[in-house]
Amino acid sequence: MGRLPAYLRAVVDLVSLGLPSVSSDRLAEETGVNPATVRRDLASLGIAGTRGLGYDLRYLIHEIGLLLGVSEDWPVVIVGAGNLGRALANYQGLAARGFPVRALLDVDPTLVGARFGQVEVLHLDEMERVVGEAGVGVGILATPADQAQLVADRLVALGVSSLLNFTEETLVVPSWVEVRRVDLATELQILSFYQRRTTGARSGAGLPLGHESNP
Amino acid sequence: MGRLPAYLRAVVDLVSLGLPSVSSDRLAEETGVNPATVRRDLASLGIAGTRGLGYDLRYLIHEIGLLLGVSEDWPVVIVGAGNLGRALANYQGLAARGFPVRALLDVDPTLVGARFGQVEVLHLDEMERVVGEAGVGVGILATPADQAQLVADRLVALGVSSLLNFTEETLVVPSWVEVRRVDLATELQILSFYQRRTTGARSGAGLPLGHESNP
DNA sequence: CAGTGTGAATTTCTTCACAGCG
DNA sequence: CGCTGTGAAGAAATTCACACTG
Repeated sequence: MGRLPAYLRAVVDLVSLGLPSVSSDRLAEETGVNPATVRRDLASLGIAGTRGLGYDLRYLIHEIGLLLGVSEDWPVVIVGAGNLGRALANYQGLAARGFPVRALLDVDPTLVGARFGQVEVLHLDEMERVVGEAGVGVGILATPADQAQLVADRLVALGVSSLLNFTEETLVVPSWVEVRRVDLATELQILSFYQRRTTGARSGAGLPLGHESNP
Repeated sequence: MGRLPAYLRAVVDLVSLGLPSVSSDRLAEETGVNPATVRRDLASLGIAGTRGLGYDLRYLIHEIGLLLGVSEDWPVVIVGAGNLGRALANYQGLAARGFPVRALLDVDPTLVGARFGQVEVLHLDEMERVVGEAGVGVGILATPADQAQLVADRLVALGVSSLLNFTEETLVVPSWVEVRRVDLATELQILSFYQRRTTGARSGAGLPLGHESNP
């Protein structure tokens, strides 16, 4: 569920403020969600609060962290050591949040052997070995679009069950594989579409625009 | 609406296949959406099809493109010329999709003056000038987290009304400003959460997991 | 007759509002 | 008495199913 990471972030912030617990109201305010929604979310996750007090922050972190798999490591490989791949490899937040980068892979011989962040660039041919040895379950695709499907197929064949796709390619994968696409241009399009709505786009009433924040 | 970019992508693909028109069924299949939803979306956008035939692809592209503002340019600035900022500046898909990068800004004197892609790194102090001159309406934040709010404030003061936030900071902005956050770790958390669901997480029935594809 | 457009049914999500607990 | 937990109401989104049309 998309709100969980937001809850976790907020809760981590709050605990670092020295607070021992948090009310649904506060957590709601912190995340921009309705308080009732917060309570229902937590309740339905099996997380109980204390009436009159709120939710214990350490317990919240523990539980949500558990749900999000933060407690264990999910080793990842990044395929494609172009600018994007290198940026991702350098991103410290990854390992910090439980996603250690086990390899940065590319086919370009001028890149193989170079280091970015903590990671050395390996040749793509090493993928099979690295994925197997490191127990990688997540693949990050930062290749040229026309290579993405190919790489995805190889990763899937190795049992990698989560793919984060930074390319423009739409991936075809078995149903047990989770794919999320991160596309800068799509994000920007959505932004500009929202923006445009404030001006005179013929609306038509019925398309769920998924906008509007707190009324 | 979040499905529009998907429609646009699919439609562009289909037209490049030489097809003249597309049925809601096909478009649905292509985007993983329900056919009725496709029809309702398009109808509510004022896009009409032809009974027995489908939707004219060129017309679809034109209309959806219009809605997404593809026809006009939305100049952007990228703040932060670290690895991520440089990767984004290098990303050709941006300009190609109507988001020309007008500036890459940083405070680091060793970076100012360097070129990445088509863009030269300017000092952050030039922001006011560039944004004004280029009519920038979108800011991309690729700064260290602790700088993000500061930069966001300055951008907002300049009238920038869309922000794409790659930092871990939660931005506080006036209501007329649209913010979207892109956070790698969050994406990965969501992925791993989905993955985990297949194993034995106590579910509790009620948390909208937003998963399940075509039934 | 293939395929749209849309009422109506259904499902899903959110929010209200309040009983009841610590 | 502050705040949870949740039934019930409401809103929104999705999907069905079918009349209708090019």
